[in-house]
Amino acid sequence: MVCTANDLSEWKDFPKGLKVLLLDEDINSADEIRSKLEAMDYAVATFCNEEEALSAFSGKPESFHVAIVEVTVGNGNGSFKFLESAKDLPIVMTSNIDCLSTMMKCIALGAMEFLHKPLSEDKLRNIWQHVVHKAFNAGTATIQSESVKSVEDSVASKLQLKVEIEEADNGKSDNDAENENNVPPTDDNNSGSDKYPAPSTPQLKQGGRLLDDGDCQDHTNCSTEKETAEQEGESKFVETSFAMAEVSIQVDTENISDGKIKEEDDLSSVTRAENPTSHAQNSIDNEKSDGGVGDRSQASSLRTSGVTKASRKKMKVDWTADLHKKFVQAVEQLGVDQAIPSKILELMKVEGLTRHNVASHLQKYRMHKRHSLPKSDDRRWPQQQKDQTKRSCYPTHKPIMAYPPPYQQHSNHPFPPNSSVYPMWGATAAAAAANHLPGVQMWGTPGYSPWAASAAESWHWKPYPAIHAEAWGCPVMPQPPPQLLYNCLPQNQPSFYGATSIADNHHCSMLQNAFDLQPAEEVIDKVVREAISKPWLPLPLGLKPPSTDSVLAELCRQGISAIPPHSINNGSNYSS
DNA sequence: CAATCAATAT
DNA sequence: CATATTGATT
Repeated sequence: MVCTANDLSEWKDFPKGLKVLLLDEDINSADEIRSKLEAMDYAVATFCNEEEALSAFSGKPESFHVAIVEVTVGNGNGSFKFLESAKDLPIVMTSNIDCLSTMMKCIALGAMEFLHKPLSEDKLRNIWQHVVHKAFNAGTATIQSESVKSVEDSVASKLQLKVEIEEADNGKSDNDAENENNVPPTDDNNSGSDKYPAPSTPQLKQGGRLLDDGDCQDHTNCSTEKETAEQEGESKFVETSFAMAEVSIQVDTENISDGKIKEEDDLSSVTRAENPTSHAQNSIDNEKSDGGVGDRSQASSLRTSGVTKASRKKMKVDWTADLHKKFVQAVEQLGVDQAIPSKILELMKVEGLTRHNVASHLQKYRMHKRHSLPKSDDRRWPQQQKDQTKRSCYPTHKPIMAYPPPYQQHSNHPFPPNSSVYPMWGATAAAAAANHLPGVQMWGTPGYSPWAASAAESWHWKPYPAIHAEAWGCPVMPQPPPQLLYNCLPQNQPSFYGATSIADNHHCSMLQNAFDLQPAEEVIDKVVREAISKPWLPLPLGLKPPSTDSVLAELCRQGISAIPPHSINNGSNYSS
């Protein structure tokens, strides 16, 4: 109990000042080690015999955060005595001898790791990790709530960089063994991996879904390829910097624990099975209750987990519903035509996500979009909307959370605050977020259907299992006239495609001549975009209620181009 | 350097 | 086949 999670959280420049108890009978060795430790700002208390060390520790346990104890053939028992006596202290064993059984014994007795002499700076630098682990494993038992989690996050984030650094070069020296894999199973990461919280349960959030690969994928500050970051670097651990959720340490040969590990490359499952701390997946953080803007988004779920592969591959970004939601929000906020990867990335505020990831996703997003609205236009994503009324009035300054305060209070939202509507390509979620308003439904104003496009673009997203189909439907849809509505947009259309086909093949088939609609649609579209990008403004033009026009426009987007004049009015729904 | 588009990999 | 990453272009 030398150090608690909270202590760590308040430890400014964490590793610095770490109090190290050094027990080494070899004066020279002790000296050498001590000077190295001190060079990295650790506070070292050196002892040459275990008795002293023990009494010092028992006398003032709080004076030490971690111990480095030498074990030699001769003093073996003595060292073990210390090891056994100072259970509370994370202990690193070190020795000249290279005896597997001795190593194992140490580990078995609770040593955090076993390092061979000589102890390089790199090896020594790592010892703080044990303190962290110990701290978390001890204290979290009861709490485990977010408080701890956040602490963990913050600490981990601070450390991340360093870890990366050391990881980068730890391949060189002999065996670093598993630096920290032997963490007791106590760590209960609420099985975050598969657990996704119901949208309504804010606090659970995603637990931690860690992306499989475990390393940081965003190498903005990793030293992987360039050792530039070499410097202690704790100076830079701003939010943006603590990229991934997961500190990885690990040498290629990590069989020590039990042969089973051998994950060839990234079988997350393996990892999970074997290692207690595992969290096979790494997720880019997801903020659950993000009311939209101004959140303290971050809180990535991270956890220093042991296992990771040395392979520096880039992790695969898993565009979860949440992520996508953020993405869409960002896009919408920026305004479709101004949504570029870098900006989106910023808005999303998701650490670990790279611009490329976003770009890629954007590409897909656009693709889908145009796929779904082949007809009416391509001006949706104009490269450079040359003239066309660009909504240039405002923006330049980052739209980010630019929601002027009082911009509406449609107090009456049909939907409960948490009506979880899951992300889809449409603006839906975005709108909700953009609105800050609780529900998903924005603009209660009947008739305004900003999301004309939304339905059309809904794209099936792999929803979390917990999400039911309805969620994918068109809850977001404005309330179009009943008749038409259910002609073409059944309450539960699971996906856009589905809807389309239905529409195409049946009911709506009768619709024809959409020509005259084109213009209307365009206008609508434009307005919608404006509204989206500047939610705080009064709704642009009085988009008339979802008059047939808008509905038709919507239909058009969905590929239903033909709409017989009559059918519009008459309620005769079904087939022919 | 960043955005897009095209190709390739999973 | 869909989605994500890598690579090539501009």
